[in-house]
Amino acid sequence: MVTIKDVAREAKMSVATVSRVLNGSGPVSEETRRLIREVAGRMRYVPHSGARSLITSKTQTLGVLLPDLYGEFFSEVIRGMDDTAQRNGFHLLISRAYADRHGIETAIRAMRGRADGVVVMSPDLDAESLLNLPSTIPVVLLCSVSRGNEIDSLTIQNCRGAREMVAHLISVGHRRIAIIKGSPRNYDAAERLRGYRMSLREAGIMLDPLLEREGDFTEAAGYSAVLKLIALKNRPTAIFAANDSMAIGVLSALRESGIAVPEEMAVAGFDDIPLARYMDPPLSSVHVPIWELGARAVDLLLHGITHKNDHPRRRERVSTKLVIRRSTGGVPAERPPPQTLKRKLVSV
Amino acid sequence: MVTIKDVAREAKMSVATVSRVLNGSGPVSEETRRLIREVAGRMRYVPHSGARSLITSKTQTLGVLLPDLYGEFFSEVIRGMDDTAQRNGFHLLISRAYADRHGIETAIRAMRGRADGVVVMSPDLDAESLLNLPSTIPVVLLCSVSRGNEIDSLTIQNCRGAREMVAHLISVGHRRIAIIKGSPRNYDAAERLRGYRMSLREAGIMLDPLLEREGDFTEAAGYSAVLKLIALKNRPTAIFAANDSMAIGVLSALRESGIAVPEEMAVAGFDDIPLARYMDPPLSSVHVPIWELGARAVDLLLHGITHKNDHPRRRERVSTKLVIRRSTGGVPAERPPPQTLKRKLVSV
DNA sequence: CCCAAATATGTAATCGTTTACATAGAGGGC
DNA sequence: GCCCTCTATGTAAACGATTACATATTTGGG
Repeated sequence: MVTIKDVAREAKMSVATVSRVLNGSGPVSEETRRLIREVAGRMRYVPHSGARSLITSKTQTLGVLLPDLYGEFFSEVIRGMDDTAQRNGFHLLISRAYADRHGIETAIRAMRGRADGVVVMSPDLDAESLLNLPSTIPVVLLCSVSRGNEIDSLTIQNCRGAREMVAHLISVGHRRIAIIKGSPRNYDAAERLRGYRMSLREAGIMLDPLLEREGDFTEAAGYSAVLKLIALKNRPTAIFAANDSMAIGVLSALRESGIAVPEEMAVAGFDDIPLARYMDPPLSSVHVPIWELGARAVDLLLHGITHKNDHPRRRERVSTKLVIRRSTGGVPAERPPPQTLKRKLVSV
Repeated sequence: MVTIKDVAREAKMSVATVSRVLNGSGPVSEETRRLIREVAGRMRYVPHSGARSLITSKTQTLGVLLPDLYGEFFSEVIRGMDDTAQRNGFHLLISRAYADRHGIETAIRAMRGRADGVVVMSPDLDAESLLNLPSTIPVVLLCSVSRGNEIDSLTIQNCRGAREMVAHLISVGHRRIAIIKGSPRNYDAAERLRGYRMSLREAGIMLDPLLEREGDFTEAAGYSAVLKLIALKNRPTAIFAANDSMAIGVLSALRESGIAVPEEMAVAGFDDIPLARYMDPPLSSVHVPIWELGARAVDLLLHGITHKNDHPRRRERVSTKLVIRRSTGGVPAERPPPQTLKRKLVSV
């Protein structure tokens, strides 16, 4: 591999001058500048970023710690991060990790000397244990918050989104509305449940524990929860699944049970994943701007980095939006306008 | 930040000994070992990977260059890579890049000193221009091949998969089978087209240029191609879309045109993305093991790295599998068994 | 009891950069 | 002609680790 020394020798200049030319720092005569450029180009010299970052103590890299995410969510959040990172001259070091305290600590330690900051997404962690991360580099918490104000965080407007969706169900006449919850240890799930309850209370509807079913964000959970719900003597007329995957399971179970959606049972989800519009009937959901989630997390992180982690901590939220389709009734048959679907779902 | 020197000073030992303890290299007395461990732990010392990789010239990091991929494909291929990389103690440095020669070169240059090897996925590039990548570090080409034997590559068994799908259509009685192609500059698309033609020829069916429509892997392309196809005086009875996204567009267009699938028109796709089974009717497709694609690409790269890039180059393919659902007819109503759908599509 | 081998530790070079400081020559004001 | 200020360049010290080599101590065989 050709190093800066080789270039210097070949150009009969000192490494300092070569470095200055390559970084555009310090005064260099136009003549030498041209010479060195020419030599470096001819020798195909490429600076060694590792060496550079050792001396500058800047890696121009952001660490990203993710739990085991699937599908659209994963790719879209990374897309948002990468777009923002690249625009600021940063790279992304991605690592999936167990979402427990030890896994995260290990992963963050491994980032030392590799990244200038880390985005940690760990919805399954209770806030407490994240409090004193073993880190002197900036950290942004994604989809979870720390108890104190110690760490920047970015979350989804879960509570408000859920509240609006349930309010919508109430507005089209439902009174018995079931929810399929996510894991109680999951921050997003907990907040969505809170929004559901809040909305019912606001409408003066009594909470019924029988209508709150356990779930874990999988299609299977949605499926089996439905079987329990329709066995109730006093059936709900609407089901709010805490995410779209479970809602898909719900639709599947209802179809098999011969229960018409939305006529006999309204169904709503959360996330508005791309599949939602293709379901039969198209699924009403709470839209989450995933790209924005990633982009803003990186913005937050970059802010922490430029301020050397010595800045007032922020807590931000990305806002959600209600997307009403046929599964909740009250809306004429909507069909997706294909001309606008410009995305390659799988490009290959 | 506490360095190895700080630890050495605190433990009243030399940095060499500290290093030896931390790396388990060289002989160290049990007593010193314990002491140093204790001190390092107490001081919360974390080795600086940047410095380490400078001297060892190993970054334990793999670069990944991806085009602008969406959805399941992106996340699944990264999942496969990360699983394999982590199992071998490597990290993943991910970068999306323009898939043209310049973009790739720049990106690979930026990897110098950051990664020990690079996986380059660039289906849109013609092989030629990839030939002499400016790289001394190992490179694996994903979903494209170089002309010579210069670079390791891993591709999808596109041709065979397409051939089998078309053969299936023929076997259930179709003779007029249309294809919606991908971009001609796309390697996968070209190979799928080749498989389609091969299959028809094998069955003694004349190729009809009118039945080969342009497409670009988007839903919109599938949609508009259908409009042309059904306007033909001699309509096809089956449509093979070169990927699932276009097949979804096809289904959408047929539904609007009141053409029954599969009775009046059979439809098949390629990739078998998760949506496929949820379509109405469920979409027959050619399954591509995306996780495996990522995993094996990394295996290939690691092989190149351990052999210091001085190894016979390989060309490998991941094999596809026919997945017949209702959209091609000839199969009883299949419903997805929800109990086995264990995945969180969107976990949040 | 001596010497070789094994064990434990230290010293210092090295990886490929950046950059503070030093140096040297040129130009200009007085 | 002197001194100061620029400009252009070079020297060498970092950055934080690993490791070859040197050194000192212990062990054990004869």
